[in-house]
Amino acid sequence: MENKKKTTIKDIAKALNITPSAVSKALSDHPRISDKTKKAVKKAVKDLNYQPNHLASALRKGKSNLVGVIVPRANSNFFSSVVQKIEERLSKEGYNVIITQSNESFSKECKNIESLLYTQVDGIIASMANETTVLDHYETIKSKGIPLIMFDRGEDTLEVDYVGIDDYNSSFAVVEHLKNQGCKRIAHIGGYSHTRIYKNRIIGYKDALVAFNLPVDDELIYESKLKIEDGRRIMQQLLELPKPPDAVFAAGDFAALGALQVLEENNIAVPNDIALVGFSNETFTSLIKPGISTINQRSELIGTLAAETFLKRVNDTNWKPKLNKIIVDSELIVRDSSNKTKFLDRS
Amino acid sequence: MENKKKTTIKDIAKALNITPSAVSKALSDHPRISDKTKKAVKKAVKDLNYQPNHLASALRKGKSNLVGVIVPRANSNFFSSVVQKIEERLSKEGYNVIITQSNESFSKECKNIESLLYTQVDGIIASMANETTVLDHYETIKSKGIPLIMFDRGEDTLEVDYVGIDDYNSSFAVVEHLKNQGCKRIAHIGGYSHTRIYKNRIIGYKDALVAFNLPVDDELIYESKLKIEDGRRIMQQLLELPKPPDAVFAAGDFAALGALQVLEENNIAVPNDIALVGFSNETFTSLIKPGISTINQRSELIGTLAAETFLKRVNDTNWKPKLNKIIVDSELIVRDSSNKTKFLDRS
DNA sequence: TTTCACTATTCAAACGTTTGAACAGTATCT
DNA sequence: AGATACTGTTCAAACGTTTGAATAGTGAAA
Repeated sequence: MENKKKTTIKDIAKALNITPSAVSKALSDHPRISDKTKKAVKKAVKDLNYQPNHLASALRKGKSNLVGVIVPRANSNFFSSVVQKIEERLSKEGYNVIITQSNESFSKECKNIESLLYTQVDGIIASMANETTVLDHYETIKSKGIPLIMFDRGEDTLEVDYVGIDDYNSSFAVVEHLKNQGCKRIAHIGGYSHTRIYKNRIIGYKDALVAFNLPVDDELIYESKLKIEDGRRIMQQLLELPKPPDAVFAAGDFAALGALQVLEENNIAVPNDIALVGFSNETFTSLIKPGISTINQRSELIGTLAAETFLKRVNDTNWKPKLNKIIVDSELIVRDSSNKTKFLDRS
Repeated sequence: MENKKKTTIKDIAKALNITPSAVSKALSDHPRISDKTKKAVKKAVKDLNYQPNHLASALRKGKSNLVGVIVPRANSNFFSSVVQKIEERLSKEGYNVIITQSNESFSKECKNIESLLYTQVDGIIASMANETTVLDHYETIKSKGIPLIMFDRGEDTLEVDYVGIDDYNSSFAVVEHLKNQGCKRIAHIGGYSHTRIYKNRIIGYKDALVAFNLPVDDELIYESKLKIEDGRRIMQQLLELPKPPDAVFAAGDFAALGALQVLEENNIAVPNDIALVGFSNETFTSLIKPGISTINQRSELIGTLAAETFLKRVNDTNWKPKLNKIIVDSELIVRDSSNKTKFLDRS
């Protein structure tokens, strides 16, 4: 019933009494093929329900037109929006995008890379899992001469293209904002400093404190996985200090949310007693009350730029991977969790 | 420098002075190949940095071991968790998963299917875009004899495997819960009724009203895209009624959130004046105050079952697509937005 | 009429792997 | 010694497409 055997270019050739190569050339609009033949082929394609076989053409051409994307998780405003833009841009150029998730796991990330290479992708656009410290699997990609573009979470030592915001400056801007709100003791819930971006956020935070003559106090600085529970736990510890902070800057929105929950449970006024800022502009930060101030990482722009960087690399035949950082400006979004002035006005 | 030409099975053969077929058989652990040869091949694979070419093997074997997944959007608790489980299950069986997003757009969905077919996937697991009413592109999949599994959003007329919850019963349960909370005038913010699941939610709602002797009032029933703005707009309209409802059941959490915002802005007590229930258990429903009661759609289970259904189909050589609905039980999660008893107890 | 240029097509090999059949060599049984 | 069975390997074709070179056919220029 359903045509068990799939129609191939040969079937079309047979039907039209021409050779497979003529069909192939007609399909790719070769100038030497007559319009008559092209029309006939187009018709036969419809009639016979022909579906080109990507496997065969990719094998022959040595180019799969597939691009692999690795994200730590798709379930995030930032990553899903980056991915969407990558796909939007690349599909315009005839590429298909394979999205894989590492779920923040190192071994999953390795497996993803392995299967993407096996699938013969023409390039890989990736953001590292939190767990990842060893970079051998990324080196493998490079060693095969396949373009590798990192975004958001990448390491300089990889020496490849990178697209992201300036974490140092973003962090600095947050502290500056909190200082302007009159905060004097600013705590930091950071990510693990083995990751470049979190390290930079910590340094930006510290440098800003120094720049604004605020105390750098190690008991106000924590490293964590930045999950809700981490935010809760650390906030509790901060509240137990003899001198608690008057502001908390978390390097991730979920940690900020955990902190907010603890603050509310302890009836501490936000932002007036303790102001709060997160990082990443997750959807929920604008949905809850009070809204959480945060950093917009410009996911759309990052996605588009990552895609365009890949296109540049793949089209440059004699290109060698080297460190090339594209830094886009981030944006501080001030919401109620750190907007003291608004609340002062009202009272 | 970087081995420009990729190592193939032939290179290994040459290095070991055996034939390519011996190498191929050694790699696939063929019983007729001696252990000595197998060991030598394994060593050469490492030494020469050999990477199997999926394109070639898939072409020859007529099986790509690729499965396409189409979701309306990855940026959602439900879909990303379904996808994660599908991947988890299928990767155990040696399949790679290609995730694509339709962004709720009909034309994007068509393009996704086209490129998945072109990539020669062995099967497609999909959830329909909101916009989709015509099903020709899905019929194309069937006509090629490729297993198609729908989940959550599917239509019976497609006559394929389907995995999802019972929307009718879920909806019924919500109304029953609201009745038990003492609500008498229950409004419904529904999705578009051309979609099976939303239609069923509407019918379940109406039938429950009848079953519990509550009025079915058309001015309390709306259809929409279920976005935040829709929830806001409709809630405003409901409040302007001469007799506003004492409960609102939205067929989506984002619409419920919009409604909640309007209620708070109008200082209407939730749940006591108006109780509120959503649908889907989006992350934020548990993060905001008050938490929004909602339906847990059992995303993990649905993902696993969809994957397993695919495996069953792909391994059954003479299988013909037919309607086969796998319905899993949903779970009503009662949070503060509809838990009157809790608030009565306290007062 | 030969030569040249052009057009439309065919030829044949290639991409890298898999696989059943064929084959040679050795061991086992009668 | 001959038949039989088993082991380990090679042979050759195939999967569906692409592509440069070759070829045939037409018309025009010399």
